[in-house]
Amino acid sequence: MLTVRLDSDEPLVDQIVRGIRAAIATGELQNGDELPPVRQLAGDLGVHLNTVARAYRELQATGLVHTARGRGTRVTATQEALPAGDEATRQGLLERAQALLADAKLAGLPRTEFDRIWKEARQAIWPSGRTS
Amino acid sequence: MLTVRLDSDEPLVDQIVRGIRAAIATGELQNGDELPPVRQLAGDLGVHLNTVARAYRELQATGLVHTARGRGTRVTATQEALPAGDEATRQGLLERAQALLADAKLAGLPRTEFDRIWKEARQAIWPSGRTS
DNA sequence: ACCATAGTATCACACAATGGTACTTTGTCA
DNA sequence: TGACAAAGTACCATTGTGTGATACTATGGT
Repeated sequence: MLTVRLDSDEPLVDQIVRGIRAAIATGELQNGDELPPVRQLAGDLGVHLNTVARAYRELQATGLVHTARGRGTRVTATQEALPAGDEATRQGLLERAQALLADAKLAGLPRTEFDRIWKEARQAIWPSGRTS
Repeated sequence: MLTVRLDSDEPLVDQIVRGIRAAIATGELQNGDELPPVRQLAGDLGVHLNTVARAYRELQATGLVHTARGRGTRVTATQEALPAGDEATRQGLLERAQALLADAKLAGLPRTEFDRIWKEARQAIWPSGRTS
């Protein structure tokens, strides 16, 4: 379902959260779908069950999933009841976009090369767009 | 020149590095330009001089600037001698792109709204593109 | 009732991020 | 040529974060 890189500088919890968020955004995980139990996912990923539990709690705090003791964790909201992106959100996204582009450029990646990557990512999340 | 947010979850050093990388990528900082002394920039940003010094060292480690005791720090390479983006780099960029898009979508931001942000960011880094 | 299943709570440890303070190198000017 | 200012460096202390170990509690089936 998803993978984590132990040697990454990104914390394991964040990697898991990011993966699940992406899965929800792409529709791979639908409203009502059940997430694997913390122990199972932890075993699959090779991390401690606490790490997965923390990721689940973080997702719950943002309202993306609902979790209950003894009954598991499942996706609650996908597109509904989303907070309309406020100014802080937009500012953060802009900065991340700039950082992403700056890193691509400074990594020596040609524009066209990066556009291909961008298009692929965008297609996964917002399948409609053509130009990206 | 640049700003940092003390309440951000992104480390101060990383914010500074990111800001300077972006400035180089946009051409705002050119080859040979001198960066402000660590004490001055630290004062301007409201952080400790060590924090700026670490950012400078990190930039030097990637070859973007050259720094020497008693003589200051200046930009050494902008587009030249860049490591041609390898597969790991591309994979990392793809994941970050997906995460960015996923967050935008889950934040409730409409496609068109995000596209505007994206276009703005891209224009700053790679001024040529129109469609982004 | 009992037991398996699923999430939770508490503690411990390691490491990263930041700041305090003192130091070394370089250049300039009297 | 000695002193001083300017600029980066080193080392240490403190605090917070990420991860794991272990034990606990809630739920539901049989």
